[in-house]
Amino acid sequence: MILSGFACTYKITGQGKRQIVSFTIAGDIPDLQSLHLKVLDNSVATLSPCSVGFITHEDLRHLCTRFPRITSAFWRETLIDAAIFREWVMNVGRREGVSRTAHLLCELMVRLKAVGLVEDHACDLPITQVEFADALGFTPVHVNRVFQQMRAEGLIVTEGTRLTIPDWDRLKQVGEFDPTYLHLEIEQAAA
Amino acid sequence: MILSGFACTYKITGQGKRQIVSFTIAGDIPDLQSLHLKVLDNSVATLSPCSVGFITHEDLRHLCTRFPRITSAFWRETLIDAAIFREWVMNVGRREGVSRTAHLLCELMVRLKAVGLVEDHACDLPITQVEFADALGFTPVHVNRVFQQMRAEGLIVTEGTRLTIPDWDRLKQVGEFDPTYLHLEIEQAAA
DNA sequence: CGATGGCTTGAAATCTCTCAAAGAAAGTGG
DNA sequence: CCACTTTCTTTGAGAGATTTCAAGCCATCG
Repeated sequence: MILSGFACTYKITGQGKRQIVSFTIAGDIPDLQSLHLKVLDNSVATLSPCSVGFITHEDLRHLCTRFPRITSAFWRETLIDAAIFREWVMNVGRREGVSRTAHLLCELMVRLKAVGLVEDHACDLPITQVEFADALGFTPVHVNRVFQQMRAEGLIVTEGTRLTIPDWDRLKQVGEFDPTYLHLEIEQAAA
Repeated sequence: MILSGFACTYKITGQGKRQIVSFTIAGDIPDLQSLHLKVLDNSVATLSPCSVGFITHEDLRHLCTRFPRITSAFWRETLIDAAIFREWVMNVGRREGVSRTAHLLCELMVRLKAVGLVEDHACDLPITQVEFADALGFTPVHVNRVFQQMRAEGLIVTEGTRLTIPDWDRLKQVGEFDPTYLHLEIEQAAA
């Protein structure tokens, strides 16, 4: 479990290209699936210094058998991960440049907000353009150009790793972002 | 649960573009996630005449509480779905034309083989080029051209809805296909 | 037999990539 | 605190992949 910091899970194609398939932030358990899937089909990497906690499968199984509602809670977590993957398939498959990027930024903002890491429409996002490229299915060069365009259009403001969203509604609209798929208990009105 | 026939789950972007996020075949439960996720975040459609079975959430919950191993089995199913989504993100994000298409065809062949729907490296695939396009993140026109190229290269043979793979190893290689992510119990050597 | 859905074609427009290099920024060691 | 290295960002121009638009073909079906 990630206690603080940013990590990601990724896969590598036969040609050595990397695809980040999820970003994991505080509170996430990036490898919960290993409880029931014996063979690893993706890798985990940190994107910033992280503090992490480890829970043995044994302990998890114990918890689950003694408290069935815990099972449901964990299961639900993995189902939400799957819902996010589905959304990523759509994002990568059907949106281009600015829209695709805006969508990802919206998702990150909402998830970060849910764990208290957003203040004044801004957050610390220690993700490089190369990493965004690997998550969005672009080249780093293209991400750079997309970011420039988004800055020019006033969609984002960046200072180092700090990201500020001047107009949340507009970013949401550009990214066609609907947070339903995140299945948050408390509805996130705005970041 | 799909008993026979082909279905898919999909999402629609704000601009009305469709992205198929999974194909479901005999034995699949396309909406198992609804057991723990109250809000629907994708749609299901049939691609061919299907016979389907319905299981109420109540019955499922009953089964799960009485037989914890059933819980694990269902949970595992949803985790495999998630693993497939991850692979799709990579496929759509990092592979192009022929390779992306080959990968999808490999996945379908292996999954169909697992339920006995492949004979002599061939299967019935009632999926139109428009639907392939929506699954691969291409336009129908491009899928058509990719198919033509694959036919010309002897990677696939099509007669109506029947798909034959003349050289499985080559298709696998072109699609960089490694079935690990499908987490099949019995390893599928070849389709 | 006309209608419909699916497949195929061509040419031009777009988006995104590649390659190659230079400019910032950040971390390291003295 | 400065030089030095490394990592990250930015630029330009040409190439490549994919889309768009628009039309024609083919099979199937009522």
